[in-house]
Amino acid sequence: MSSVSSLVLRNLELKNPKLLFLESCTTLSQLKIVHAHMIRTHTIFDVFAASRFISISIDKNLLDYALQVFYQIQDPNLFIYNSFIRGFSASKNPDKSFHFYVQSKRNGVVPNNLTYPFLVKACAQMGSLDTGIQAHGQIIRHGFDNDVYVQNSLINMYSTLGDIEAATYIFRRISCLDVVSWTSMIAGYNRSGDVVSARKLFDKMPEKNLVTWSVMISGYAKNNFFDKAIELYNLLQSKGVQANETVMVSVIASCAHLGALELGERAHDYILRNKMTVNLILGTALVDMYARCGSIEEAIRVFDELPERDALSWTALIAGFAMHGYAETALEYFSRMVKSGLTPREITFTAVLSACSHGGLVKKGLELFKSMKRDYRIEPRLEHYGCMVDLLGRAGKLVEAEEFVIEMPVKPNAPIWGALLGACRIHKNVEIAERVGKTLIELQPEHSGYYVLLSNIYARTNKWEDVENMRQLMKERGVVKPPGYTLFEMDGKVHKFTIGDKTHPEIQKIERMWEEILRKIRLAGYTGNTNDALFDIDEEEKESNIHRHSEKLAIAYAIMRTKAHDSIRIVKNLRVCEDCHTATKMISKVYERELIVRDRNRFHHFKGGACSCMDYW
DNA sequence: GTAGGGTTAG
Repeated sequence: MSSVSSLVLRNLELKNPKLLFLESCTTLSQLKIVHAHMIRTHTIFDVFAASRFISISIDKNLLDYALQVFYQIQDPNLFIYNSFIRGFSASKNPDKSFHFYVQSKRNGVVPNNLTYPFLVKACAQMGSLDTGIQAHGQIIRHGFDNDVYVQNSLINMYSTLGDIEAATYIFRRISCLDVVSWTSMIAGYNRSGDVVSARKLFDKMPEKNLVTWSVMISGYAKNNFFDKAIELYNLLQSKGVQANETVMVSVIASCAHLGALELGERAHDYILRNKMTVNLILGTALVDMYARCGSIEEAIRVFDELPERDALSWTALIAGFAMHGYAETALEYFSRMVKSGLTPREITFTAVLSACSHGGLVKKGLELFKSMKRDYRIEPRLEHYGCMVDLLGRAGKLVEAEEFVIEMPVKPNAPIWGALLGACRIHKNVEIAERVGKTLIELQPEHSGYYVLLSNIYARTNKWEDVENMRQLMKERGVVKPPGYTLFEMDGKVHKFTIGDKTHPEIQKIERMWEEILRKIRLAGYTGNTNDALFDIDEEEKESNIHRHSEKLAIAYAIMRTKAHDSIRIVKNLRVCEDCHTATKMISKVYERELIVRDRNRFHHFKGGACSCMDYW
């Protein structure tokens, strides 16, 4: 606001104390009372009074009311237009910011430097690069392209809309870079997935604030570098800087994905010790973290204590139940959520449908799938079709599952066919598997998982020649299987094991421990199952290799390091193989321990020689 | 006036 108009407004307030009154209004009804009183007492309600009303109601996110006032005045000034451009820039209708801008120019109002940051933000929010480029053109035409606020918002706009080169170009020609310029550029690189460039800038920048740290930590987390996110958070801690809620959300989310319960608990403790508010977002992150780290009881406790809940916080818990195979509980919470008056979202259905498929509740799943569209007008997306294929396939209805895929109204993608192929593996159906496997390998020839899956099906049905053919095909095409690893957390340190790992400092002790375990479980009737060993030809070599699977090394280490009968939690990046699954069941019986294994898809609770997945995974 | 946070099938 120019100093002249603010002076006018100040004078107006002195003549009209009701305007001062407005500032203390916090609700729509209070605003309305003052408004009505002004009309009744014939108090002047000119454009300055209106500005006051509009800017206050926009600050309180009462956009509709601001619009009502807007329509009652004659010649809106720049302040009013700017308020609307700002108000709509983060709303669901960011295009209205642009409409107000166009209208202001049509009415002969000249924009100022305060107009553009929000107009640019609106373009980013709209997701329209064309509009963004138009806005940039206007900025140049009006000579604001050297205003650092405007430049910073352009960096954000371009990087949000996928044009990282344009963002970099703006950044390079800013003459007085401030902390927001650096931070926006770092956020931009992170958005484009380039965490290396982001980190380079982060290390280079002269002075960082907490937002900068937050951007870099969440950048790592969003790009699946969860260990890097934790590492950077530890660096922040070592500098003695206090984190805030926003930082902790990324930290908690990273612990969730790493399955690092101890680290997560420690972070939770830090949140409570520093008296941070466990708001909706942080609370949901905590629920998700406990569920993903295998502590579903704690997830429920945090959930129960949340001051407010939305569809996402319920969904985090429901998805947790689904992951653990507690289908009935997931459904119970789903109906409780609906009863509490919340409308389920797309992702809520993904969670309940996956609960049904893990729990083998075919009828209920089909019912929910129908109800989605009928009762909630949610058009099923690929994820939902995927759950249905899994639901039918897992239950052994392979023919129906294949028909479902062929008849679905959306073009099936690779994961849909993958779900069908997974079902063929469980039910040893080579015929459908070959058809589906070939479709998949054509669809994604670079994806190793499908070669492995098909090959494992051949191995399960003793078609060794076909196994060898798959191996050749992968070799010819240069497809590499991503290395499997298993994580085990102890005393706040995450130990990572890979197949045939020789790098762990205690590897010799671990191998001796595994030999001992093997002796004991063999006595109890375990015989090596080598079906899933893709690259091995003769039985002997196969057996020695699967006995170095990362999961087994991690379990051996965990047994070494923990007290007798303590339960053991480990996290894998791939699916658990058949032999490891059998061996772990035996270990749970022989050592009388509960083993909680999180694999790529779900949790396995091993206890007394059985697994909660009922051997379907 | 500009920068940061939760959920997503197999």
